[in-house]
Amino acid sequence: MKSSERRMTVYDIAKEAGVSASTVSRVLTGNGPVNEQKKELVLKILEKHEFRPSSVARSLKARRSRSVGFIVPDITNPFFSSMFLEVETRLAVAGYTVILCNSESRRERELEILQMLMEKEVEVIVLTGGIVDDLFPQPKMLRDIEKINHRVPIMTLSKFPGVRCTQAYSDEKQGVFDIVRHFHEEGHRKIGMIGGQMDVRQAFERKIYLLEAVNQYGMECRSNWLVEEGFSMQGGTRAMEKLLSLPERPSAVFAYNDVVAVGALSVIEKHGLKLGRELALAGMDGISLTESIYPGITTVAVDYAAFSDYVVEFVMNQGKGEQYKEDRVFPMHLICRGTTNVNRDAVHPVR
Amino acid sequence: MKSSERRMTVYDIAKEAGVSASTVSRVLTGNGPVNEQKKELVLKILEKHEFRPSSVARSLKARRSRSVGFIVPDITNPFFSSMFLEVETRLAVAGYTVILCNSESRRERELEILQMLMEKEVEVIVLTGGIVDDLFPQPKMLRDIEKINHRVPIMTLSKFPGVRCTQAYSDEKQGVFDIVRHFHEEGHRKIGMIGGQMDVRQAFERKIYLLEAVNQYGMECRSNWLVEEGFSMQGGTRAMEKLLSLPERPSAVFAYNDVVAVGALSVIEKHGLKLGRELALAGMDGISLTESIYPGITTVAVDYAAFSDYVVEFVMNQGKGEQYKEDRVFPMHLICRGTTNVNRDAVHPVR
DNA sequence: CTGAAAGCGCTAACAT
DNA sequence: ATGTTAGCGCTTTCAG
Repeated sequence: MKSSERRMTVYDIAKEAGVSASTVSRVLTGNGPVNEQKKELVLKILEKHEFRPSSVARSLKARRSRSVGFIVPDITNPFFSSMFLEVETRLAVAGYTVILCNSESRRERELEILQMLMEKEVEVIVLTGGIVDDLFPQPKMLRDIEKINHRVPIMTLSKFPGVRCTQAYSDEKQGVFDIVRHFHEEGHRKIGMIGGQMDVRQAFERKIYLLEAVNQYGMECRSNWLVEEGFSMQGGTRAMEKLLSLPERPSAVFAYNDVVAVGALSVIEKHGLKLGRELALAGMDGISLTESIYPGITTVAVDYAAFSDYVVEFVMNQGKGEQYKEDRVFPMHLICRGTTNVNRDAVHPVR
Repeated sequence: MKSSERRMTVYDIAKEAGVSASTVSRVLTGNGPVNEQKKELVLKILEKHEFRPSSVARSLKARRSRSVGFIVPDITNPFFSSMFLEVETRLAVAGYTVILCNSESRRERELEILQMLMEKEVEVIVLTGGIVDDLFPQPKMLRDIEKINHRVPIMTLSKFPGVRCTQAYSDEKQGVFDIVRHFHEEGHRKIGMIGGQMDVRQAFERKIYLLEAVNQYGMECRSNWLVEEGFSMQGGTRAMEKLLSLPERPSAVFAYNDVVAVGALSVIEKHGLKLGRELALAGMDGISLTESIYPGITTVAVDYAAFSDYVVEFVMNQGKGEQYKEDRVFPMHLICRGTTNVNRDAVHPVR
């Protein structure tokens, strides 16, 4: 059983229909007039052979590939997979195809991938993680990226200071303030934070915002209530263990992100603390895990739909050869669930 | 600021170096001899312009795209993202690029995507979910897929009876038996199962295997201890709620997959049941969530590495124009964690 | 060792 | 309305 028969070409079809290749092309694309009779005939033959024009050839001719590149550190991370799902789904509708690459946040990998995507002539590159979130990036790397951006438009899904490319991101300050306010309203006055790593911009910023908010609401946050331990679930677990081992501890904890919050939740459950009253917990991002785990995790959610609409808009505009789009900041949405409420079941109807 | 300068071609380089395009091509590919002097020169100019040959043009010429298509129902599902991560990482090393498409398991979408990927001339299509797992697939659809497989080799990551294409899957029977044996060894005699949906082959089969195993070990399983409710975490939650509301219930529960198990775990925690003794729980797939959540979830894991090695092997062989590869069955690996052990902390050191 | 020329599959002027 | 031709950017015979 052989793997693949020789690919048919428009010429094969043309010959069989007794017309020229251009005519076939015309019925294929719908550009230019074709006699009804011939059109029917060609269509029939096309159908018969289930002919599909090579989009490689088309891309070469048209000099647009109708594909975009998407770089994530690790697609296994729910934040990125959610983002990708939304973006890919929308782009597919628009006739685009998405090449997904995992960079592991390694700088050389990111650069290699960027090159590879350039070679593939993707029309847009969506870049997340790694260098983008680096608090102290190498200037050389930044310049490299700008150079690449000059050839194929790059869009980042977080703030990327120092680089002239289109950036879409959430209003994280607002998000953090929403959470802290919520903590305050629930009667908490001692706030801690877990997760993150200080050479990552978002982690740094979220911590700053937390401190600002805590200060503004006249709450307390001791320096040993800020426990980093990274971005993973395990990191959340470790951080929460440390926090709970303290002689005096906060009554509300902001987790760097939802993944960390899930890890932390385990520990709280394990220690048998009463969620919401004895210890409140909130995350950030709005991954679906937060609502499907018991008890729901309070979080401030990214507007995935808005983000991906913007990506699509960007891609489409690119096609039309337009200018760079403006950076865009999207509001975040507070979602209160079991981890910050006294009455767990009231807010998390299991069913 | 304009978006993109005109793409350079080998001709531009050639002109600047005072050589022919073929020479440039030769230094680019390393095929054919080139005078050292000229080579140096060309290289320098290539470097200067940071020239990258168009892989679209290359693909057209070479009639191979060095890209593969990967279809999943939903990349947000940890099983698929884990699979994708492994596969993509390995293929990238081999110089391949992966187009990822979410099908939502919708049949028309799947077909559209398949067509699209054919047009893109991907060298291999990895197909998961949807039609592949359909217990009662439409014969027409099967034939369509076979036809496509005739043009571009398709590889499925689960059993796909009735279709002649390369298939890689886990030995799920062995997996289920491992779990049931483990339950038995832990002293359980009443077994239930949650999750799944009977028109999905894997769900059907796992249930059958469970019943066989339960029978073989002389255990008990009542029909109302088999609660479906789908594949999601919420489904797991619902199913476990139902199970717990029964007057008499099993002491050990096999969840269709890890995601369902996570959902079920919430409910057990909520009801304050003692995991492992009062109620044991095990899942299937081996997604990383099972080890990062507290207490670790016992599961029987897919060998992601072996799967992806095989995919890579398949892709590479395809390139060499070889025959179809044989179907391959991979063993699953039982991993015992907190949800089936009396002493939770012993098996799940929180560190 | 190197260049000219052809061609991958398609589409878009340009002629007719 | 239709066919001829050229060319997208690259590689690869084939001569030289």
